[in-house]
Amino acid sequence: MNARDPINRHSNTPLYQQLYEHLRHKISAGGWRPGDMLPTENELLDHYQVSRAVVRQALDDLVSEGLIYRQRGRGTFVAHPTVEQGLVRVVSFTDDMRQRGFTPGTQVLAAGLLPAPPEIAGRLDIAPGEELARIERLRLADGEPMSIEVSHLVHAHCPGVLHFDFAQEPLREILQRQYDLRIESARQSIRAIAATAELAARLDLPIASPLLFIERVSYSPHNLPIEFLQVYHRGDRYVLYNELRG
Amino acid sequence: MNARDPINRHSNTPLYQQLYEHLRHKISAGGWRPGDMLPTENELLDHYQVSRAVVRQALDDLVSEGLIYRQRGRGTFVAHPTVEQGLVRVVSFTDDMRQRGFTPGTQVLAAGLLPAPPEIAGRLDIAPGEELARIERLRLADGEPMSIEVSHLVHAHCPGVLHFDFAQEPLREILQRQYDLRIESARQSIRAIAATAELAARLDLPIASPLLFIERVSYSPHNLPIEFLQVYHRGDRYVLYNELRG
DNA sequence: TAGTGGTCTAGACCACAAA
DNA sequence: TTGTGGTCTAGACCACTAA
Repeated sequence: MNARDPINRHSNTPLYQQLYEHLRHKISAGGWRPGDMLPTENELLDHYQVSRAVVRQALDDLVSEGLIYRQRGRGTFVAHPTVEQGLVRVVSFTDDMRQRGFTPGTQVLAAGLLPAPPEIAGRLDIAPGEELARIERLRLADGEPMSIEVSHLVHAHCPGVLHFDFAQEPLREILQRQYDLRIESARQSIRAIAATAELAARLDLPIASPLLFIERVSYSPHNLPIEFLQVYHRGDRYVLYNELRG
Repeated sequence: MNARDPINRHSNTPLYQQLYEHLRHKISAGGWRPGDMLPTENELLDHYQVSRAVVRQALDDLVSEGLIYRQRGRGTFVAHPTVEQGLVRVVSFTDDMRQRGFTPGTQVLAAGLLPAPPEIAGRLDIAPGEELARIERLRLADGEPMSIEVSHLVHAHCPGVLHFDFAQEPLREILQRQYDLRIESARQSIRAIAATAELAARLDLPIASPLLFIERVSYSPHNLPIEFLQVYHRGDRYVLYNELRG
């Protein structure tokens, strides 16, 4: 074991998680390129001196994340970036649109503080009336309206957040850098609704046009609710993709 | 091994998948209720005479699907149905509705053979004009229309499939038992559309009501396209849930 | 035929919860 | 202290791919 060895057997972190982090970093840092073959499982267990179960557990996590794929008899390969990550990972609108081949844009429609209404307080596990920061943004793709996002943040966790410019910098980066708030997980619901007059006008659609409506609660690593997000996507422009197991 | 033993060691299906199917069915059929503790891992491996790795692989799949959760030192429990995922596994309408607390029902609206139109042929990787079995079903929840499913099967893979009764038996079970066709993976798209006059009438909705529209191609273990499915869910009754990582 | 990932076995020790 | 799930080892045989 030396400084270059990424596997520390005296750490509290399980070996497979250490290996997962190590491989993930090597992939995202460009050490391996999409389509490249990873070392075989035997090479990995030799190199890191762990059992095959550890190697496979680490690779399983990378597979379920869509970063790599396996082919029996051939090997394990770095995946080509796809469009389907919107249903597995929390992805910023900017990255999402770039992957879809659009130029993203943002207009802040409204931003302010308000006391939490009971429905939202319940989702965020706070008392009704606690202070929320509400940010309403219009999202553009190639200059055309694509979605409206209404974000509700627990203000106590990010006081003064409204002073930042949400048109310029992703909200998630502001939360991470300024408030050390990281989104570890999120739960969301997806349904089809009809556009109200107000939504239709802002999205440049006829009244009652179908919208893909997503409500999402995001949680910190300690399972503390951070944000309640409502997104209204134009039904004629926005499509979700994903892959299922049988 | 006897007729009641759900684990068949001579089957091509891996043991952990057989165990997964068995446990999943027991949960969705109500054999265990939300909050109930499942047998411990040791009890399961004793009872089914498999190794612990097999038991854990089956349980892992149920966990990632949100059907069960584990607590170290306490046990493994059936999840409460607030945590639903139609976005990870291909799930039968019947199981899906039961998990949501509805009584499922099915009416076959139409069934017949037709030459594949070019759009569908492309999705199924066959030549335009090849024979397709088309099955159109109305899905009911507590007796009320919930969804319309239009299924297109490559008839060469399941000749005579139209002779079976799709109102009584899940299509997937017919394919598995009669044709040894297993769905291993699937890719789908999700969008919001407005109901046409015909869809609206069948779903008992006003014209142009918002629908959640899902198109799915299902693949065999050899990555052979088996089925092209179109599902129209009532926007006011059907909601997808899932969990994301940060 | 050689090498890959897929599945499976039979153990072991650990951290944690409950009695 | 007992029993749970979490992690890990060191093997084994299989199905599949490619040479």
